Amino acid sequence: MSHSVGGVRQAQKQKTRQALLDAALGLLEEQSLSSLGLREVTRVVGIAPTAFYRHFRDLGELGVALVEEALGSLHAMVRAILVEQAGAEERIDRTVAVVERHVREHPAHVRFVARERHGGVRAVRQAIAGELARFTEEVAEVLKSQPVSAGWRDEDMRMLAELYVDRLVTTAAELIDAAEDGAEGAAEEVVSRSRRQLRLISIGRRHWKEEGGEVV
Amino acid sequence: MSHSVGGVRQAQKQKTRQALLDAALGLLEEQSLSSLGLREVTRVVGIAPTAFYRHFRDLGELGVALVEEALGSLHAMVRAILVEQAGAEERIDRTVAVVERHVREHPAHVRFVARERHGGVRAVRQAIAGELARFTEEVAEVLKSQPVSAGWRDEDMRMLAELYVDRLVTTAAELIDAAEDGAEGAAEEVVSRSRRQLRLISIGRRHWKEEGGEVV
DNA sequence: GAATTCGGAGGACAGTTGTTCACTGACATC
DNA sequence: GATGTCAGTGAACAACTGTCCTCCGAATTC
Repeated sequence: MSHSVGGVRQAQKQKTRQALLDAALGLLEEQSLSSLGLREVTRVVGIAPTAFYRHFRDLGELGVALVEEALGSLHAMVRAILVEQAGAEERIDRTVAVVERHVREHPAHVRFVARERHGGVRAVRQAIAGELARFTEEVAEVLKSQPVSAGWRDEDMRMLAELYVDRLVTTAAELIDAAEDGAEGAAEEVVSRSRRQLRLISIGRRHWKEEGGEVV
Repeated sequence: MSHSVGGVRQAQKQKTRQALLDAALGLLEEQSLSSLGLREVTRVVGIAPTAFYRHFRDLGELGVALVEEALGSLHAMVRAILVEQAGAEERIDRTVAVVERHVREHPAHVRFVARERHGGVRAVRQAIAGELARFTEEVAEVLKSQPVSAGWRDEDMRMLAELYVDRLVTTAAELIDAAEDGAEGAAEEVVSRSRRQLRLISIGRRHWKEEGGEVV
């Protein structure tokens, strides 16, 4: 597979494409996508403004690419944890720990998603919503296969999954805020609170059938 | 109180100030604050660009004013409902109904808060965070006074309040999205799901002391 | 009724923006 | 080794931005 297609050509293109994504992500730490300038990005990369069009039609398209980069890898991670055979308590701890680590390693990606989830660019909003919906569906399936979920309606399964996913996304956003506020124990407090919240949801889940399921 | 101070002068100023806020809110339906232009706003109002400075130092200051306008009235509303003596089921229904109505009556305000909560302007982010924190604290106090909360630590009280408040904010944001997507039964589905989620949290709350409280 | 305050107008400034077009030159294909 | 593809260039375009300054005139104050 040495003479596939292209070669040096495509590799170089991919490289500056990635440089554009990285530069944009950096600039987006202090502004939102709808105020980001095309020239601003190319200036950081060190290429002519017009070269941008070789890679993206506009900044919205770049934004969608960033969404995939930010959310694509997350699926496998959380899925791997949830599928483990372990007590509820341990699963919660490990999930929160993964979120914490993810925020520490990719803060710019997390901030980007939090910011543009309800941001000013429709295409990006929809991309995030779609990715998060897929994610929620995956979580719902895993939860469904657990013994505790016997007798649950698919509809209720999804509302529970959304509850979990939303909590994780919110926790990630709070960790970002805590980090930039510089308050000392802020991050630890967020983590502790998030764990207790997940625990409360887990308790509600176990007692759902007794008192919640029938009333609809 | 006829000759208070100013008179026609101050009234007129207040009027164009409000016009600026309204115009900005309108423009912000399709973009975010950090990309909003000062001239853009004054053009809609019909005044000279420089007149803007008579009311706000910059758009960030206008944004903070919008936050107060959007979130200020909300406190009393939800507080009034929570304080009612009624079954958990009924309180949930009425709370969700209030949120639903609020979104229908002030969609632009809701969208603004959702968008700028993690948006690109620090001062506005902080204003929203502060307002939401005050709100959460109020909810926590009301919840604390209910019989079910006997023996709860203040810390846990706050994490529960945050769980509730976050759920309401998320529901509001989802209702906005549902409305603009134009899908037929989307809004009803969001409301139904939100009710069940609040119910599950409420169930978890009732069983918290038995299994959650001791493990810390 | 004269003096003052102050919301707003209007011109001008230097910078910036997205997009167009014809172009170059290194790589890829045959 | 000639031919074509195509990532990146650079000049030029009209449109726009935030801010400075001077001025006007009506509401306020004394």
